[in-house]
Amino acid sequence: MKIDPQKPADLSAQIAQAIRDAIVSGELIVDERLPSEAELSDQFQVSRPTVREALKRLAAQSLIRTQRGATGGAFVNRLSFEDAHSLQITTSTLLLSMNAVSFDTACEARYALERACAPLSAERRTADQLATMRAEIFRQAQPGLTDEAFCASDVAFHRALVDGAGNPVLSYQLAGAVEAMQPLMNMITFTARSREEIIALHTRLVDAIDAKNGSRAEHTLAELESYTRGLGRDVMATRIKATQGTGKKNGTLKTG
Amino acid sequence: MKIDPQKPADLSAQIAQAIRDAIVSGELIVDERLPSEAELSDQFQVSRPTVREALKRLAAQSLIRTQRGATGGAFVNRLSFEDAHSLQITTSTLLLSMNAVSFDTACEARYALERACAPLSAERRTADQLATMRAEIFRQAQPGLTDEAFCASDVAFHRALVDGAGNPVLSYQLAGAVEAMQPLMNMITFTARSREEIIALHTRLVDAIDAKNGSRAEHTLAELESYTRGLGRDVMATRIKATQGTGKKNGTLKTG
DNA sequence: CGATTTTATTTGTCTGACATTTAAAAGTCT
DNA sequence: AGACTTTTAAATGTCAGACAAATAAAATCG
Repeated sequence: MKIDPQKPADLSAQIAQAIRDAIVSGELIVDERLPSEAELSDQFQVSRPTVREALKRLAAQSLIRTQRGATGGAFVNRLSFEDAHSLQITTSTLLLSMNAVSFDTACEARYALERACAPLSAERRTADQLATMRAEIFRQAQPGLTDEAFCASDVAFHRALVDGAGNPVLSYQLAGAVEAMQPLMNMITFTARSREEIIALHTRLVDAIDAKNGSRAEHTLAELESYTRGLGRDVMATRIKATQGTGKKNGTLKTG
Repeated sequence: MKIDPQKPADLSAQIAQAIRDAIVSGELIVDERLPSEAELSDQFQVSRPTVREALKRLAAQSLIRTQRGATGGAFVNRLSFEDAHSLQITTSTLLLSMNAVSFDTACEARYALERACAPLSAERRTADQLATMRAEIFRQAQPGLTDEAFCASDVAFHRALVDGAGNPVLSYQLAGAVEAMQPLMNMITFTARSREEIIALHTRLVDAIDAKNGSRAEHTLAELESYTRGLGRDVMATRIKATQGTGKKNGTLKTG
């Protein structure tokens, strides 16, 4: 674990990278304790604040955890699916909100991924997951639900669908993509009519999953995608009409 | 932007979260300059090193960038697909290496995701992407290629396939999943026979994509998945036999 | 007016110190 | 001897003040 002393700037970044590499390469294993900050300062020939900045960088990625006290220190953290999941959500959410990604593009990606796990979900879903899906459909049918609450329930529904595949790697990837879409979905106004339609499609979807009919589930998802993208287009058209001549921006909902 | 002064520990984490929230909520927009470290120290009533630790946490997630000099400071960074992609790769790689994820599970997830974008890729792939795929197949056929080089080419091949979908969100998600699998793939010894088989499947795959035949591409991917998972099982069986009674570990390649 | 120098601002780094937490070691009492 | 209490040492968390380096704007000079 060495750093280049010739490049004076960004020492903390270099140190963080050196430690990161040591973790990735297996030189440092899970739950192993790193040298104390004082020892690291000596090793890298930098001051303790610099070492601390490096450690905070790693902590931000859940690569290490710190513990105070006599036997404390920084330990290599076992990256859990939960940690990875929440990291991915913040990343994906920001990516979508800061890069003129059209609703259409994000939607296409989301449903493409989701269709991928529909057959697996149809095959393996548990009774519990089916119950969750039906419960969310019931919630979506409640009158007086805000658009945000409707979308949140939508996310929970799809989350259960994804988890049904029984593949944690898939769940981690997909749940991130689905949840990151929520802010974009929240910008859509769901009329009573469109909610009815979505609920009907959700019902057909869970019925297909229940019946272990993967291809029907996939097909229903395709319909749901098409309908959702249509809604997005309508909302966009309305916004463009409403803002014509006013010079107002469309928020983060981009055309294209 | 406030922090809770009652919780004395982890001030830097609290400050980082406060700034992160301000960015996510849109209170701070892209390329906007944050207050200087001195000003932030005043605002949050903490010392400058504490503020700096918070900023480094955000820098680790590519949420801000810093610039020295008179007009320097910390700026809200536009998270690029590239940044997000590299963040996801480190996360996914560590997740797979540190959590007894079986080769089989990871493989299933990868091919499920990849199948999702095969139809889109068949429809939209550019001539350039087709050329890249064929070039990688050619490389894979070279004799004397190490397993690592073979796998790297495999990744490049699938990367081109994914990019063919012409959906940057999908590319970002998929490329992360595919690249994160590489360390696991590297543990497989590819015999001349298995390379031949994989190359044949790759060729059929690119032919299908070339012919804009999405369902055939999807089907070929399913065959590739089945073959790859079979290889993984064989390698595992061999390892178990080889290590029986010796007490040796199987590396990160887990059964089940 | 153009080129150069100065200056002010800001991040990057260092030193040294103190506070807080925590577990182990030492001590004390029964 | 054993259980409880106190002390101590080690580690992170935080602070204050300082200097170095980079950088662009302002001031100066030819």
